[in-house]
Amino acid sequence: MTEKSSPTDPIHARGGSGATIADVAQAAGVSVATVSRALSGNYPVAKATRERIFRSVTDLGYVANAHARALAGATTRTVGIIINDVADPFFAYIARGVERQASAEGRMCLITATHGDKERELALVDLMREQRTDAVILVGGASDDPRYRKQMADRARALAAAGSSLVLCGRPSLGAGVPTKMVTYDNEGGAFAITDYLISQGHRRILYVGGPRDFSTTASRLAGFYRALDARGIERDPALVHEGAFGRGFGYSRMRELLDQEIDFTAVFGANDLVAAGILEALEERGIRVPQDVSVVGYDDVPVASELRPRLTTVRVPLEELGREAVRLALSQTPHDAGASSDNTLTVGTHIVIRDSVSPPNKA
Amino acid sequence: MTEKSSPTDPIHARGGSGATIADVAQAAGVSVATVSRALSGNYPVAKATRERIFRSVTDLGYVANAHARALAGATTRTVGIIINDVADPFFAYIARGVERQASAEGRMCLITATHGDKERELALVDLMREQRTDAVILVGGASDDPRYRKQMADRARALAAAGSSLVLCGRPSLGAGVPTKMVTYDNEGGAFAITDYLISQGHRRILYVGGPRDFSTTASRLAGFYRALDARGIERDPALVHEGAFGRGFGYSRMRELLDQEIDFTAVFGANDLVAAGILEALEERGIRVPQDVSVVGYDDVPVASELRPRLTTVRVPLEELGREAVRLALSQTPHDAGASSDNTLTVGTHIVIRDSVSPPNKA
DNA sequence: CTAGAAATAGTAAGCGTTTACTATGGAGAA
DNA sequence: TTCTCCATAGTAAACGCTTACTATTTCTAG
Repeated sequence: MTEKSSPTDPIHARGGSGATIADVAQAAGVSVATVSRALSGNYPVAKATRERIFRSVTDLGYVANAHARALAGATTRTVGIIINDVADPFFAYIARGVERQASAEGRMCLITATHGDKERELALVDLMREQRTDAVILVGGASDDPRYRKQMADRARALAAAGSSLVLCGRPSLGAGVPTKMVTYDNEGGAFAITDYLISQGHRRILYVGGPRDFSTTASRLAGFYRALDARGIERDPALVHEGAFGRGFGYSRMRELLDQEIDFTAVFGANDLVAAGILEALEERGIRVPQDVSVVGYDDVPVASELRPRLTTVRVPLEELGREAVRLALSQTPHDAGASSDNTLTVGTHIVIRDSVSPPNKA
Repeated sequence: MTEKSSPTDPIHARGGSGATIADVAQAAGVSVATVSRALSGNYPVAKATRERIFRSVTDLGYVANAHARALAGATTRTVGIIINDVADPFFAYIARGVERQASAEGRMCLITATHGDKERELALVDLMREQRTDAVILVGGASDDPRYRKQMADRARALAAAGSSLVLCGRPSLGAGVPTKMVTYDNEGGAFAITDYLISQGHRRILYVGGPRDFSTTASRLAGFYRALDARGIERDPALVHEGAFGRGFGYSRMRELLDQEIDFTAVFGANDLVAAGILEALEERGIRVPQDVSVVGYDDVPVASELRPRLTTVRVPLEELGREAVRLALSQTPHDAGASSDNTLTVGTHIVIRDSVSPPNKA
């Protein structure tokens, strides 16, 4: 098999599977060590030599083998992020923050999705561990199954032992003594604030709809909701809280069911904006006006919230910022949180944004 | 099971940076080769031995080093995808398809974003090449700058030479002879169909707004738009087409400007749904009713289209399917498209979905 | 001039796997 | 009993880079 394609042919000069550093070295008439140095630029190489090397590099279309490089000890320059679903705006915005900050710090970003499967989440952490990522960022609410927590804690330790770190983004701690970093947002506070706003408008019977049961995010939002109720001396009515899921479809179907049951309420708190969108649709379908007949609020302030009509009053969570902070923290040199409350946990604030979906209840 | 770190403590038994296969071999009293075989399961290993090995693996919390594995010749089992922006639903849905199909085929998925920067796009392809991904999927419209095309073609060849492949998703060919695979959707046809629909409703003066100039996607959509006009014998009026960008913000601001100019039109074709959303807002702001006063259509049918009020009539593009097909094609054994028109290019159909944003023009 | 310090290159030892070869111990065949 | 052939297990050579050492020039100062 003759090496036909002209020797100066840009990229496919070498037949095989891409040029290696040895090919470059040979072409430039130097040793591989020199090529390696010229490329990483952390060691003096004569100008003429360097130029010869770079010419060979472009001639051959050489790119370093990242695996060989990683193996040889250099860092992988990659951070991993594990989210529920790439197409869910809540996660997508966090992912965007992570991706941007990572690339600002010269890292690649390995994004994977669990589709809500806990086992898969554990497996993905291992996968990231195999990839030796500089950090793995775990996003979104977590289950509170103890077996699961224990397994995740094991992985956090393994990661820490390998010099990487596990950063929990918007999810609860794995317990004291587990080496993790955390960046969260004030879920409970936001839920409190928006519930309180509803109450201040005169609402007393507020429906809470959505969010998986036994899920940390749901728990915090509900906690804030209850705290606001308690603070104003309004009785908690179990008949008014309806957990389930975070999707738009859930909001729509559950709201329809609730409407059929003729429950007495004047406002609905959607566990997130998507659920609220579904709720709005169910209401619209029945000819119930928002906010005149019923007020509705959501959570997260994803872009769709301001696309809805009426525009949705909701709680703003600085998603992209959250992602950015996660990688900053991950890549910072601060040691892991091994003790009780170190400064390894960072909380970004939330605030309510008032739009058009709330008004005082109809004094029917 | 006591909670103290005994020597047999799961994961952090070894202090350093994670157990290696040699540690496992030692713990199990066998050679590394045997461990490797037991793990990959492609070579007979006595049952007792295998069990001993697996026990050591869990005891030590061992996970293989993916880099060493990749280096030693096994494939990387990773596909790379390059998109504009993780948070843009158009790309997010394609990414979801890619991610799902990849994981269905036992691959990881490396997602990166260009933020619309051509140079960065080129650099990202090289990055993927460094990672030796099994395939790289390049999504979204492309610039038609010849220098850029040449550079991308070089990379396509390099990838092909290395046994990987470049798959172009929703973007035009790099030219005959360049080894790529393609999966596209019928941009021109969808634009034709929806324009024709507008015309059939009686519209004659249709504004086209959005989409970067000199961009393949814009070109195809405009081509379909013009073809529909021509087919019905309606004169093309340059004053009616306004290229620019794909964002919601562009739709909003450009629509405002156009409204100030008091141009004569009865319908607006937004280059995509986001632009249409901006257009809708500008219209609403001026008290112009849709569809009574002006009809509006978009393109892509991202979820927000049905969240808008009125619900947006648009062109449905099977985004997730597109992503899935891209990885199927990428991983299939079919050779690259080296000739003219092979079956290496796959086109998924588009169709218009009629909702509430179009009606016959007001006979004012 | 000459010793010693730069500056510049080369040598070779890993990094953690996979896998082609080789070795060993029985089981069944002759 | 002796020889083959399996089933298993071990050895060691890549894979493509980085980097600690070592070697050779070339300056610079004394």
